[in-house]
Order: sequence, then structure tokens, then C-alpha cells
Amino acid sequence: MTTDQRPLRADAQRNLERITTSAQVLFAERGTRAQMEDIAAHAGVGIGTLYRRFPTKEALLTALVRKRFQEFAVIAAECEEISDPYDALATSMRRQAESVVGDAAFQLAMMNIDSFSWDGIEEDKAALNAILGRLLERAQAAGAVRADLRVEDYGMMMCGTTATMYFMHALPEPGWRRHLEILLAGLKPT
Amino acid sequence: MTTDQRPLRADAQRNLERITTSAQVLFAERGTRAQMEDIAAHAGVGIGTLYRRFPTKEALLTALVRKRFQEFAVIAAECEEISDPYDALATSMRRQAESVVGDAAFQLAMMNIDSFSWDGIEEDKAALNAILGRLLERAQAAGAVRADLRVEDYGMMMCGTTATMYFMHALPEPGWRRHLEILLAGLKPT
DNA sequence: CGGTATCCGGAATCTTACCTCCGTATTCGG
DNA sequence: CCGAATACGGAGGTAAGATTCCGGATACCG
Repeated sequence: MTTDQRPLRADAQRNLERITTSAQVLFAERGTRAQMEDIAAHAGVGIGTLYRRFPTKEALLTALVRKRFQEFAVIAAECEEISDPYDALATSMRRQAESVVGDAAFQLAMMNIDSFSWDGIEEDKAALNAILGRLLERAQAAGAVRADLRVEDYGMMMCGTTATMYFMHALPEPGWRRHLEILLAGLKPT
Repeated sequence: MTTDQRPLRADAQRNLERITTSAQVLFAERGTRAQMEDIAAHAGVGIGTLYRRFPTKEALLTALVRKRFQEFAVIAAECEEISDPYDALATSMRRQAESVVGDAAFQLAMMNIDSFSWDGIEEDKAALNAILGRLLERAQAAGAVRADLRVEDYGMMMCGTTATMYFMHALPEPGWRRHLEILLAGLKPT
């Protein structure tokens, strides 16, 4: 599936980068409602050009979301260095959440809102989950968090957190942080 | 604003009820993407008829969401009877969440996803918040939950919970319950 | 520098709902 | 039972956005 038959022509490469950047900006700002024409315009490119690289709006969005998951994996990996097991887990969550504060589209993606299939994202999710699994196991082994937690709970908590983030939208006060702290407190064994 | 100039004609009344019921069913099932034509058809009524009662899709949806908030208020009020302050709060949340399990549209509404204005809902929200405020204060006075919680946190937690509910959509396992329990555990003072 | 494989732009097309309109049908007071 | 006053149905208008198409540029190879 690797499509590198020939390195893109110079202009094409340049446009691809512009498109990706613009899409990230507009999707972040307006969520999945951002329009293809606007993205093309923002990138200073014709719509046809956009569609040559990404055959579909969903494909474009998926590419961006994948990148986010990869970033999540990087963050999680960095947090494995933290010595305190609970801290490692909590920091991973806090940092990941903080990293998507302004990205409405990704928040929606985490909530599974639009009926996209997100094809090709499984790989990245699996890679991320592998790290998260280790992080969680370590915390459990140390008795720092409930024993009944599963990896899926991590994603669920991120889902809930991004939801409150989206919910608060325009509001100045970052109430979602409190929500996350409540969740983190709730992780501790009773 | 009370529109009771004349009691609806018999057939109109009957149709109104059908429409409301069908709308509830379809919105619950398909979320806000449910279509007006389908709702009319499900109610065995023409689209024109639907639009005479509800001038807009948003108006229809708003009516249903209002009803949900009113139900929330009833539940919260019932929970005020519970003697243990923490239990009262927790039960209110658990029961409210449970009551909207199958209602995708309401879950979306809680997440503030669609850009609807939900005109006329403020009243009901305020009434609900009054009760929730009492519930929360009582728990705090008893030292059963963190002192830094605010009423808005309740809504935020419900938002997070409905998000995980929507997220899990088709899956058989009700993972969102665990999410809620984590939140509830996190409410306790440290 | 010519030839060709790649690309570009953006008007036009297609699709999907929401909502309007108006001729016909039904209810209800007297 | 009659005549408004209300309601009903559903074809058609309209708008918004995604996606396609293709004649005209551009970049790269030798």
C-alpha cells in the first residue's frame, strides 16, 4: 500500500504540504464541518489539486488523525521514563489532552461522532495501545491504580475528556482540566 | 409564549402525539441525522403536517431535549430523598445516565455537538441546576465529596459520560458505566 | 531544448436534506 | 346539516457541499 512509485514532482510536493497544513488548521478550528473548498483556498490551491492527493474528505481527515495518534504514542513513550508509576500514567493523559486542546476535529474523532470509518488507523492505535498497556500494567503492579482497569478504559477516559473539551468550546475557563483531574483521582485504588 | 389559543383539533392532537413519539424513536436511534421525512413517514403523516407543528428540525429536537431535562430534574428531586449525601449525588448521576442509554440524539445534545441553539431550554436547565446545587452542597457539607466542586462540574461529568456512551455505540459491553464509576470515585475528598 | 508524464484549476455536476406552497380534506360550532 | 376555520399531503424549490472532468500549465529526463 506504500505509494512511493516515484517521488512527487516538486510542485506537487509543495502543494501537498500546504494542503496538509491548511487542513490541520481549518479542521482544528471548525471541526469536521470545515469545507474542502475552504481548505483548498486556504492552501492557495485549486480543489482539483486537493482531490488528487486525497480522494475524499474522509481520507484527508484520517491522515491528520493518524498523525495525532502517532503523537500520542510519542508522548506515552516519553512518559514511560517517569519513575513514579502513577505519575507516568497521569502525565501521559494530561499531556495528550493538552496537546489537542485546540483541535476540534480530533476531539470529534475521539468521540466517534461522524460516521467515518477511519481506515488505516488501526495500526497506529495498536502501537499506541501497546505502550499504554505497559504504562497501565506498571501502575497496577505498583498498586497505584485500581486492579480492574483495562487498556480500553484509557481511551474511554480520553474520549470523555475530549468531550468536555469540545463541550466547553468558547468558554474561557478550562473546566475540562478539572474533569480530567476527577478521573485521575478516581483511578486510585479504593 | 404559551400557544394555547384554542385546543388543537382532534386529528391534529392525535398527529402531534404520533409525531413526537416517532421523532423520539428515530432521533434516539439515529442521532440528529435522523431525517424529517423519515420521521413523518414513521408517524404516518405528511411532511407538511410535521412542519405545521414544528417549524424547524431544531424546534422538534429541542422539544425532545427539554423533556429529557425535565426528566433529569424529576430524577434528581427523587434522589434528594436519599439519606446518605454521597449516595444521593451518585444515584442521581447513575440514574440519569441510565435513562438516556439508548438516546443518541440526547447524547449528542449533551456534548453540544451540533450547532443548534436549543432555544428555550435555559429554563429547564436552571430548574435542574437548582436541585443539583442542593444535592452537591449537601454532599460537600457532609464532607462526602471534594469541596472545590461546582454545579457546572455535574454537567461536565454527564457530558463526559454520555460521550463514552455514544462512543461505545454498538458495542455490547457497557464500558461507559466503568467510566462513570471512576468519575464518582474521583469525587471523594482526597 | 523538445517531448511527455504529471499536475493544476475551477466550473459544472450530483446528491442530500430541509423546508414551502397550495389545492384538497376534515373537524366542529350552531 | 352547513360553512368557516383548521388541517392534511407531498411534489417541488432551494441550498450546501462533496466530487468529477478535462483543457491548459509545469516539471523532469535525455
